[in-house]
Amino acid sequence: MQVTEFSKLLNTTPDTVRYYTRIRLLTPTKSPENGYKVYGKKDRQRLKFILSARQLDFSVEDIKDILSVTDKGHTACPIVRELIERRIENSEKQFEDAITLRKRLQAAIQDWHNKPDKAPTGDMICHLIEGVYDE
Amino acid sequence: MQVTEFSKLLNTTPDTVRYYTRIRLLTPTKSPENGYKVYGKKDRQRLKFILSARQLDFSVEDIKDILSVTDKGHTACPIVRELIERRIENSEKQFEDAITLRKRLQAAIQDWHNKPDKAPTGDMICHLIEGVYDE
DNA sequence: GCTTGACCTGTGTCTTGGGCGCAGGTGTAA
DNA sequence: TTACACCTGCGCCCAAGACACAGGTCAAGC
Repeated sequence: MQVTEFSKLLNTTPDTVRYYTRIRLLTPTKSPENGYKVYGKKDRQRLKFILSARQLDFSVEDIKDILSVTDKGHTACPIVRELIERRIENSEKQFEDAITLRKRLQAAIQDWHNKPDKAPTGDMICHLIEGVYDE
Repeated sequence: MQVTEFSKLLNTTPDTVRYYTRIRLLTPTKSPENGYKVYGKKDRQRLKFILSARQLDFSVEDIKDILSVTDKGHTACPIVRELIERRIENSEKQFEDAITLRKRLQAAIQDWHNKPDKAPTGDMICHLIEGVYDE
């Protein structure tokens, strides 16, 4: 199976597959007649794993680590568990960041309703924005 | 004032200031005696604006657009308002993404409590992760 | 005057996770 | 045969800085 068909199989893009291949997460064979990469069943399994992990927001680097452990026949679950815990903290932070951003935007909108447009003065480039930053 | 002192003034890093300088958002003068960049009051004002806008998650490219308008003496508020509206939609999406991620992680954790570690089989690289992806 | 070491500078390269463009190969219909 | 669509690998590009590096500067100590 070549790259495009293979990528569609798991609902992703050829570029993504090529990227994972480039960094050796996938190891297709080379067709001897045209040099095209040929993906097989093992690659399919790996790709599915990679895409799952990406959905949990694991970095590609982390995924590389996991796969290098399982490739040696060991279970990766201990390191996965640790990664998940870190992911959770991190996601909590992202979550709060999202909330903070939303608040800031809403505050900006409020301001916007209270103030008219103004040409920039020496002191203020745009009063809608300036003042958000805490120095 | 040179770059490090200047960056501390607004509680950011020299690298950040250098970056903004490189892309010409800041336009320091050059000290004739040592070639060092010299930042003044105008730069300070601009930097404050840039950092404020970044906190609202505006892209540097957007900020560039805004500043190029105000540099011509016009008010940028109309375009800022439009940007803010787009930002709001986008932030709503980020927000939902954060929630989705959190759910997925929690589901993974649940699974983890139910299942023991297992060495990878031909079918499963790590049962904690696989199965997250919807094909 | 000389040297040492800490700190500062600009410039160039690296990062993440692919996206995109290119030149050339392949396949099929007319 | 030609035309055209589609496919391939490869290499460069993005954002927003972080980091490494070679060289400059400045005060302290001899």
